[in-house]
Amino acid sequence: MGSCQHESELAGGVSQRIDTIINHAEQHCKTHGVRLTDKRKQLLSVLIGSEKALSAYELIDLCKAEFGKAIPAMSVYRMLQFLEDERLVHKLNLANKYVACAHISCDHAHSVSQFLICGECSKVDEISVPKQVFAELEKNVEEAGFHLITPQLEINCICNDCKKGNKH
Amino acid sequence: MGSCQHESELAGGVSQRIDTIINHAEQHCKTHGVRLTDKRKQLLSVLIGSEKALSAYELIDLCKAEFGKAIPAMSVYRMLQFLEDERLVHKLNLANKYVACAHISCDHAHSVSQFLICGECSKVDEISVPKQVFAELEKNVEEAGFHLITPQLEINCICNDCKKGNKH
DNA sequence: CATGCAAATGTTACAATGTATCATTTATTA
DNA sequence: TAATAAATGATACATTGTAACATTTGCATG
Ligand SMILES: [Zn+2]
Ligand SMILES: [Zn+2]
Ligand SMILES: [Zn+2]
Ligand SMILES: [Zn+2]
Repeated sequence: MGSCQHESELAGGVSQRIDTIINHAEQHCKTHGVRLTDKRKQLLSVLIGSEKALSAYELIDLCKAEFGKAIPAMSVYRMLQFLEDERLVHKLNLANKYVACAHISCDHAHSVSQFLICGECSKVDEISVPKQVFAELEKNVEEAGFHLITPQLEINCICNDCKKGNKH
Repeated sequence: MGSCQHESELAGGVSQRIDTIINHAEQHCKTHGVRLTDKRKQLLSVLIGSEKALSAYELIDLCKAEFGKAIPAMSVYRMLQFLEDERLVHKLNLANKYVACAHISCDHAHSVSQFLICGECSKVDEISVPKQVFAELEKNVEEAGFHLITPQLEINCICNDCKKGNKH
């Protein structure tokens, strides 16, 4: 770790931090020959700016609040699919919510991720699963006659703040 | 392992196997001072008899087919909640589906479960997570400032049959 | 620049999943 | 048996997600 965006809150404030990540995302898309359109960029920036995982309809509300115009649900789901395919966003199936990848600006490879999802406030942390832990899990999966599809662990948690009874 | 219901297909056929498990479930409920009503028993037996995880509405359809009368969705969700609380049934959040616990008839304690869910055919296997693997995961969760709620891992897989292209 | 194509987005109508609320039935207990 | 609590039913609705078709936008080519 060390260069992950969620750990570096340097001078410049939140909006500049978002811009930096968006720049990385644009570079990523250029490299992959796909287009990060304005709408897709709006969605992504809202997700990057959010501490919590957001549902598709929460995203719609936030986009409307921030950019003035409501994006139809159908379009939002399509854009989320695009961002997921590009690995800029992760869908959390446990919660039916979406988060920006925590490693958009990192240069290190994207290893197997484990998502810790607070059931109270939807705060999410994306951490890496140690290689040998994951290898052990995978071995058991194969022995049971299954094969992994999306190597991604999601776990229902409660965060420290919510455990202490803090309101948000 | 060794005495788990899903590994022992002795003489007597499927329906007797289901009866045996239901008997264990009734004993469990008696011990815990709760009631395994007829409706709850119907739901549970349909789940036990199913190879696949079932959605609430699939359960409604199967109950109607088998017992003649449709159970309202509201009631089904309440009964599923009851069965979940009694640990007779597990909800798979990844798939929004339900499975009977694979260990209702086992005498050994119910350890941390990992559910392998085939995305094609919804076949599910409930296997145990090795203690030390789970301990490692939990350590990382705590270090990230979260606490586990429901120690249950769910992973999107594809089963051998579906991988080979078999239809069901 | 005009034109034509493909990608992206919008619109409408719906399907699927889940719940809040209040009414009714069933079981337990006094 | 009457009172009480637990379980189930009925209705209406909220949330999440998608299919099908229309429209707009970006881009290449003549
Ligand atoms: Zn990521
Ligand atoms: Zn929290
Ligand atoms: Zn179980
Ligand atoms: Zn399968």
